[in-house]
Amino acid sequence: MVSATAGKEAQNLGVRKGAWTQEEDDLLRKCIDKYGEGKWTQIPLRAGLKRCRKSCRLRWLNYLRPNIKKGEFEEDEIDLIIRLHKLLGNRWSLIAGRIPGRTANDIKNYWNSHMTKNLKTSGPDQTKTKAICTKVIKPKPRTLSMNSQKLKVLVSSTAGQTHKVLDTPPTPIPFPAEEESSWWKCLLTEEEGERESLLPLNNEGGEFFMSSGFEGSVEGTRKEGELFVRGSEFGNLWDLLEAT
DNA sequence: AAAAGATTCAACCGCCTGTAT
DNA sequence: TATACAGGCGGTTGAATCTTT
Repeated sequence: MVSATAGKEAQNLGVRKGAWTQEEDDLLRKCIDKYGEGKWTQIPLRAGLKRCRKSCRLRWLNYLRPNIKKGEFEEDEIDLIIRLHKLLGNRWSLIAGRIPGRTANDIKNYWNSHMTKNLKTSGPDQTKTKAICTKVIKPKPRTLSMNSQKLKVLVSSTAGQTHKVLDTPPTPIPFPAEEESSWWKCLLTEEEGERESLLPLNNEGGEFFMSSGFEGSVEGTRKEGELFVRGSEFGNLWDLLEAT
């Protein structure tokens, strides 16, 4: 399977690279205001930009999109990043999805410049200990439609335990907003009683994560195309968080 | 004041996966 | 079923900026 890479795209005649100008930003913003996000291949043409689709997408997501928060990370944001990183590893987009206004790139940059430095300065012994204690759940989050064959394979491959094969559309299970917020409150406060609540997975893109080594069970959907896993059946996820 | 080193962060790259044909 | 295309992701790079000597 051959995919068109940004590099190959950039080889196209007249495709610009490097820093964006104010004029380009304006063109991109106007275009997305008019046509909406998505259809990134059409965006450069519609906007009159000599940029590849990926460059446009990245510029929008990381810089031009409204409600993007700039400046210093606040203490609670840093705390959340640390916790989520322990939980998810370098799944920056998943982490960013839970920190309003912050982009995956921002968080990744912050982590690479601040947190890795802290790990180094904390001394070899501590990092060694951490490496042993921290058991990062590193699933492969992917956006899967309910029709995806892969989804069936993934779920059935771990069957024999508590998993179900979703041959038929699962019954939607209501997922009240307050449950989600309490889950996040729980993540910050680590209140014992809250941990049996539902564990939401990326509430924006209908994305869920799961891997073959992931001991959760698919219970249903929040709405069509959105799956989640019950926190209580998440293995010892919370124990992992606490252990660090 | 200037050079060297360190840090930050926007942007690029290559890869993976889903979807359409 | 095979192929091409599109969307998305994490890792990496390099220029700009800041700090130290």
